Amino acid sequence: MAEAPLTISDRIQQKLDDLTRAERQLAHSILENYPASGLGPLTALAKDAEVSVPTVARMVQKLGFKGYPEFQADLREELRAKVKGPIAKHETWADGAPEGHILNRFTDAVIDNIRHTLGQIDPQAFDTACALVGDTTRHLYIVGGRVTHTLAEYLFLHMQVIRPRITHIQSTSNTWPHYLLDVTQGDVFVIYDVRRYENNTLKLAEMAHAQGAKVILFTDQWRSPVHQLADISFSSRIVVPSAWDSAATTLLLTETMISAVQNLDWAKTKTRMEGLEDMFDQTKLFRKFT
Amino acid sequence: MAEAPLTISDRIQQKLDDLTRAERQLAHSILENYPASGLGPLTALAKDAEVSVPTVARMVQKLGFKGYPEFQADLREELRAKVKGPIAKHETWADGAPEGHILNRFTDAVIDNIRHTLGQIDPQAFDTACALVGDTTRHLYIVGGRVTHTLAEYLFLHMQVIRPRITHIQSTSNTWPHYLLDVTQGDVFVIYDVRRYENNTLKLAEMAHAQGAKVILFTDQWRSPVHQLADISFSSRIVVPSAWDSAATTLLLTETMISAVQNLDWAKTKTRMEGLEDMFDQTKLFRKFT
DNA sequence: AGAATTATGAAAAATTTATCACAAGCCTGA
DNA sequence: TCAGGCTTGTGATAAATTTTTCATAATTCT
Repeated sequence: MAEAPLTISDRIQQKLDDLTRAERQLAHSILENYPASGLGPLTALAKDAEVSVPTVARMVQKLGFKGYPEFQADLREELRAKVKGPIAKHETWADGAPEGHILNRFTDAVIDNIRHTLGQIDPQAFDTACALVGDTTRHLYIVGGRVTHTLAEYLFLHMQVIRPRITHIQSTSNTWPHYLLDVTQGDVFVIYDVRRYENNTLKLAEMAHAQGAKVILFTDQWRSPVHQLADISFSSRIVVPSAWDSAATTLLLTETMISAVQNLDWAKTKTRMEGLEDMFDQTKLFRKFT
Repeated sequence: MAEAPLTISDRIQQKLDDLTRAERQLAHSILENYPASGLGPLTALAKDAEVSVPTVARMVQKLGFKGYPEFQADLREELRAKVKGPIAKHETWADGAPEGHILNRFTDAVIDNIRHTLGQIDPQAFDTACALVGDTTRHLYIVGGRVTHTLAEYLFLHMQVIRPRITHIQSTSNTWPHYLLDVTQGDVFVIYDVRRYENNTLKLAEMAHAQGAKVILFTDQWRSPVHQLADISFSSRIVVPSAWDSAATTLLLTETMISAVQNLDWAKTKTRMEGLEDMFDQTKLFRKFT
């Protein structure tokens, strides 16, 4: 039994008949551009609606609020809930699980992370990054740290099918300086660095940058120090009800990038994929199609 | 050339680097539920962000406003303009990206996958699986294939902190039969197997099963053949607008499992985590916390 | 039409809220 | 380790906003 949310807008319209002339005038002014007008100072609202100041105070009390500040607080709360969107609205995800079950709590958090992250992404920067990553005239280096190397490898595995000239570097290994020997101006580094930012990764990024490489960074909302020298960075929200952070959003961005890059030159990608299929067939690694 | 309206959110992110620690903390708090938080009184915002009142005043000045009221006025104006605009915009994830931009299409698909997947999960089976995975009397084997070994390793990395007696097996390697020598009745296998189901993985699962091991399977909606002998399986929807499948939902389930298992014996997990922290401190692998 | 009732707005009082000046705290680099 | 600069919070002060009071205007009812 979901109780009606009953927005303030609803409440105003419901009470509209019980209001006096000046109050109705005010009510319409509030609804005119809702909810922005109601969030300003009482004085401004009164002037805007061409009614007196006490009229406003009286009306919000008629609506059941203790005073104007409380009215505003409710309005803000409503806005907050609205921005979260219908998707994130505390519906339970796993049917039959108690409301507080970790499945529901965790999923809530991840969806929220996705929403925040995507809201802050600059699509143009994303497109630029994809163009860089898809540019086969540049060598592509993919770098991950202790935990993030799993993401880096995921990107690497797919990029391998899309384009040649890729190297996967684990910054935790001691061997990475060797790779930097061959870096030339214009090469591209995709670097993953999230909380517990790693000194190795920063050093690597600095050296790559010094050699004129482009740096694309996937980090978290607090931003790895690498971002200061990165040409493009994407920061994901990673907070979840757990002792660790979530990589789900970062993976989402990574997969989106894979999808975008594969489409830059789809003909070529397709050819390479078919070649790979043939080789797989020969190795009998996979089961025949189901 | 339609010049960017440059929202306050944008301005904050642009200036993020010029801000101090407390100011950044505040900035994140504002962005957290934007724009609602910024429309309340300065005092409330300060308390919410856990910074002092003047910090707020200073930051809005850094952003180029004369004072907090002017900042609020701009916010309200922005809200007013946004509400006037097309309502349907709420369905787009990345603001400012065309409706059909890959960022929006891909995210749509992933959210949809999550919803479907969670809707079909049996919470009890999930809890049972977590109990098995957290049971240290059983040896835990984590198995991944060509692509999924990245997920397997992600689980492995975290489980390593939570409990002892774990082995990570890559089914694509030739060495896995060796591991099976030591498998005993009641040991647990977490197996990842998604489309392009791998023969190696199936063989491995069969042998493990034959030796009396419990099998927990992460697969996709079409289900790997392993599921016939699995004790518990979870199938994720993995379809996205791409030539490849998405691992995001599977990762979500994996992370949820990590979170659930760590809580089964939180005291022990915490001790192990602290031990790990100490060792990290000694290796100077990570930067000091900011 | 006139009295009673209710609505309205000007202005003052009370409260909250924002700004300012200053000192304590905290890094950084010598 | 200490000095210097920068950051941060505390308390005082000023500004603003909200609430209350009260006189007047509008409306309603008999």
